Amino acid sequence: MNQRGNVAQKSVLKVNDAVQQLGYVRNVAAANLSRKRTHRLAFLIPRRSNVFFARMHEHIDMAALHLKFAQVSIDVIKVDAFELNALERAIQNLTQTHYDGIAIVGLNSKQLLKPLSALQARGTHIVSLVSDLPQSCRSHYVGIDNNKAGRSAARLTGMAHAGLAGRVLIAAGSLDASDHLDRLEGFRSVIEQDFPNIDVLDVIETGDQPTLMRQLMTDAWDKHDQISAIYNVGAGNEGLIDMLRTVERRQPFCCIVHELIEPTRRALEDGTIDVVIDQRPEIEVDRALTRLKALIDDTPAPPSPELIPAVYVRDNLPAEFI
Amino acid sequence: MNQRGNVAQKSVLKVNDAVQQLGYVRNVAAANLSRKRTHRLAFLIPRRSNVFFARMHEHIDMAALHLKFAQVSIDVIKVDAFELNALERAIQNLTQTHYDGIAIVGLNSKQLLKPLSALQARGTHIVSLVSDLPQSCRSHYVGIDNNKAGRSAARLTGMAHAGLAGRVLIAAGSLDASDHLDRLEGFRSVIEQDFPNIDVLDVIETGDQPTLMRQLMTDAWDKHDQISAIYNVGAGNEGLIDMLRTVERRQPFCCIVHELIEPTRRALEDGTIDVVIDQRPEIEVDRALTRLKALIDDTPAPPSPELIPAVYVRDNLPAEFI
DNA sequence: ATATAAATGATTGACGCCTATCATTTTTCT
DNA sequence: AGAAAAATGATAGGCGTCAATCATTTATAT
Repeated sequence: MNQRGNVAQKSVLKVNDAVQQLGYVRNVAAANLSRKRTHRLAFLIPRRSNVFFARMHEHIDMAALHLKFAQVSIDVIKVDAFELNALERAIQNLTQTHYDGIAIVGLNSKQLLKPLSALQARGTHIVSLVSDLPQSCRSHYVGIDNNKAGRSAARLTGMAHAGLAGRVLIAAGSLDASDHLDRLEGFRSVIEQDFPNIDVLDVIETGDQPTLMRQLMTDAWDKHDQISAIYNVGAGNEGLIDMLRTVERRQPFCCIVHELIEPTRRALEDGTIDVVIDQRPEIEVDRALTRLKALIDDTPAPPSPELIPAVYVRDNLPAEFI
Repeated sequence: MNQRGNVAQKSVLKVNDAVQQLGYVRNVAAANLSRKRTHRLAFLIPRRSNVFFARMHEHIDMAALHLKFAQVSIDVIKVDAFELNALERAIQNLTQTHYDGIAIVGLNSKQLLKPLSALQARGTHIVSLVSDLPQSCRSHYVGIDNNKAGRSAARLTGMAHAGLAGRVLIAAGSLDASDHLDRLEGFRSVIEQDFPNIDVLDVIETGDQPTLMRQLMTDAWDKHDQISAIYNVGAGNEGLIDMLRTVERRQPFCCIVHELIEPTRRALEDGTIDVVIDQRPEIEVDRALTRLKALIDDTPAPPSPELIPAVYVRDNLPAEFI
């Protein structure tokens, strides 16, 4: 059963038959105890890119506190945000320590193929988190479907027009980021198909910078009268929120952004924005953890219903932990 | 450490100190192995009330398949839907077999106090699922906040009016069910407070019966012209959907219902309804399982970020498993 | 045919922890 | 004071599994 090798074909069959007959199920806990297996895990996440990952880090620590009873140890390694080279180096460094599994907030670049394969060769299991890696390099992707997220944003925007015409301002951090692009595409396709009397203006690239966001958004708002909706697929919402607080909005109007953090929460509460689509990083972390455990234990993949981002309005915000 | 009793106070202190000093963490797996502890669990869920619980049952089975490697066995026990007496009897029956933990789709009635306490006295851990039990009888409630669900439905309904006036038809299964009532209250309070030009009509009680639903809804639709929104807090959506497919809708219009099942999914896809708020029973089941395991293992409560129901529009439906 | 290597099968301690048992000390009662 | 009881402490298996070792059979080379 443990592929020790040097076992006659007929013996293998006999064993498998017996397993079937008896309905034998291996006690994974005992197995791990015996082989002194622990679960050394690491999370590779962007450093201080935006508060979103702080939230994630926090939840990882809480989960670690709970999982230490199951011989799981978790390191969190911060990488310079969205720097391909930094990420590559970080992955190379991972080879030093022996990890049984790692979760990586990835980038989809061939440059990572080599270091990742090296890791896998050492027996490290890899899952990608939030943003995917090249498919061949990871066992599983834990994250939302960003196209769907964009599509739902469009649907809600459309609904908020109640059949009236409108004009949507769209902001993105960078058009190189695949998640931003996916959301954008999703959004556009739904508006085009189902809401022909809503105009989608050219995308404003903000680099996820609040100040730049504020500047560009103010300009755009002044330039186009009658903006009826805003959708920001990226970060930097502080700038957008600041701008919105200074202007007067007329119906129909609908502002949708991503990720629930302090400022977006406040803006939702006071009505400055209408909807926050949130990935629920806590849930994603939990998923990554169970997935990695199953991979390491060589247990069948746990059932994992699709991750659906939360749609927050001001009325269903989660309780705040102080 | 295991409260064996008959241990001198100072010895206890010495042990605790040592634990602190060494940072000792008990290996729960080894402990369970040694004491031959397995996790015998049971789920008590309503029989064929609506398809929703079939979905839940299905996921329980999948989870069981995965958890058998961790010495977890799960029984699913069906109870006549929402029959207090049947539930009481089922709980009493539970005393026969020895269960380490059970998850119960409950009813909040004092009648259950006695059988539940009896179970707890036997060392069975209890969590309530979807619908709460009397608080004193369970360690934890796994389910959504129905008031918030109702509030968000109202917010979305309001948004869909884009400032225009409207008139909302509301349906409920029964006004005795606390989840239905909670949703209703949440819905009403948001509309009253933030959408004064939307009228909320009297609640239509359908007993969650599709045929009755269709009948009453057709009547109401004919009686009140200019219905601009429908919100069904309960089940029986097939009837509502049938009705909607026969009538002509004018903008603004928005129909929101609960729970993603075959018919609601189809109706969402073809635009008959606009939003489905879904509890995600799969996630609830997972939560109940981890919670029960932690209780049985006497491990600190796992971090459990609030359950947020999914807001489905036609664009973010999960992939279908065939 | 014999020596040697490869293939295969069976056996023996751990792994970290707990329960049951046994050993020792302290207290209580007569 | 002596005996019995209670309190406390220490010890030995064993939970289900696996890796390392040892024992045996079969194939290969000389």
